[in-house]
Amino acid sequence: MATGRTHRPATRSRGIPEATVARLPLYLRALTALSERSVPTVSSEELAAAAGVNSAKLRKDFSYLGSYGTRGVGYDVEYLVYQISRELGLTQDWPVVIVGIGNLGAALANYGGFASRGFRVAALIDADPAMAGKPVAGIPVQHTDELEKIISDNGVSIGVIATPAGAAQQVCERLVAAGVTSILNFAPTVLSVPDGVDVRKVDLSIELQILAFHEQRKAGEETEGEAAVPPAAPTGAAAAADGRKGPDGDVPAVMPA
Amino acid sequence: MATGRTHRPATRSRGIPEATVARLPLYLRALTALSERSVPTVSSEELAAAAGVNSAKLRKDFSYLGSYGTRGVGYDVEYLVYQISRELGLTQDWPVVIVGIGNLGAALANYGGFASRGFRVAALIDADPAMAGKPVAGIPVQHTDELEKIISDNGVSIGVIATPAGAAQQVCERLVAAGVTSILNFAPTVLSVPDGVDVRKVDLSIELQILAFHEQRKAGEETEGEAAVPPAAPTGAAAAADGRKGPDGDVPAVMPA
DNA sequence: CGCTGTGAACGGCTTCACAGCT
DNA sequence: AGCTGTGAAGCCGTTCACAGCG
Repeated sequence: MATGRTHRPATRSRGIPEATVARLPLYLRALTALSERSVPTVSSEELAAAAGVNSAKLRKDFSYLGSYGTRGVGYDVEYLVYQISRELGLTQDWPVVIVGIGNLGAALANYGGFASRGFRVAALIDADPAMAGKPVAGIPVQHTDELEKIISDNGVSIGVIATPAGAAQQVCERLVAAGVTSILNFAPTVLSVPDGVDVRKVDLSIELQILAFHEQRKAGEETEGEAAVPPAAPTGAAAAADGRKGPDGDVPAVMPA
Repeated sequence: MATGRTHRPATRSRGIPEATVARLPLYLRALTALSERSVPTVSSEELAAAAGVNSAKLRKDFSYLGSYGTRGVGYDVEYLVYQISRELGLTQDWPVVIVGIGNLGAALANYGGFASRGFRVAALIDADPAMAGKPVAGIPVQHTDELEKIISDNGVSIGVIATPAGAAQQVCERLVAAGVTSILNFAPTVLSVPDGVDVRKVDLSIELQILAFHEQRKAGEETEGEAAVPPAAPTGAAAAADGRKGPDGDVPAVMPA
């Protein structure tokens, strides 16, 4: 079947839209900050500002969780923190393993944000025998051979892949076979997983490329002209005769300056 | 203005939908792999599989760029690599600075995926004087005091923030004031930026929380039919029935172990 | 009165299915 | 015949604007 994203279109979720789920952690963070300052209640307007969204969206998001606000007043901070935590499943402890302890894996192991939210790094795993036993972030690195045992002994259902691209799919398969059903993938590859397994990917270079796209447009906005550069001649058989379309004919050359 | 996300709903882009832009890097990667294997052409079906999307989506995405395929044949790999690279602005060199050289910043500096795609790490910046001069990934770390000079000397328009959350907003403001107009933020904070500045955020703990949400639902699914929650949001009347709204101890700890 | 909760309108993205070119 | 390119339909998420409750 397909690769990458494993949403769940079939299983009638429970009514909470994916887009809303993705914002709950944001609200939770803002609420936690308020909680630490002992603020008792917030209005949707204030909380929305703190979370960087607009208030209508926030109210609609919360409406999927239930009626947790008080009209004329706002939301009770502590109560909402609890409800969102519960909804996200953060009232329980999630053991995670990190596979691939290079620069990035080590950074992840050291990242404080995990531990603070119910995630516990149960093990660090690397294929390099020389790494075995070496402590990273206070946790000894274990060899890949132990992967299956570690997963099952610790009841791990969430795995983080921080290996090179070439190793990722194989690691993924071993994780899944051992019982992992959620994967956070930092390797720049598309992972194939069976149904029922969720994959989220974080790809640093993709993010930069998206920024570059917008950046380019900004730059072009003032100057713009940007001729259609002659492409590196298609080596393919079919395209031999140049007659390419590109910024001719039906293509809307450039934006309205 | 608002915070966080700085799309651009106003500026009549150039017709390429944001969702499409976000996938172009994915296609580019798949195409690059094909190119390295000297594959001359691909069909939308094959390429879509390699990129982990469906073929109709891919064809529609490409249609925004122009008519780059050949009916009955497919797409010329080399040609498409060039076109997408150009569209993304990767035919030029983008100097970036990384601010905050902790574990994560160092990992980013070492990350090969940047250099390979037209991004050049122009400088590493950290607030810790003890770091100054120390080479990370072969590049000497410079002190924050130099930030403005570095940005302007190198014509940097893209900045990466990998500082602790507390420092991020201030660093952001200095970057923007110095001329940076695109920011990739790894700090777990909502950044406020003026119009015209793009921010993308990568938040590790948010990704895990989203996975935890789905993971929790999976667990509840097998255990039983899960509490009979109304599929849609409860209306005012229904809310009264399950007596929520009590910040005091009577909160029902649903959650099948 | 103030602020939440939400139906309804809107806009963007995805999917379908087939016309049209090679 | 094969595969791209695209109108049209459907779906999902966002925004609006106001009813409803405290």
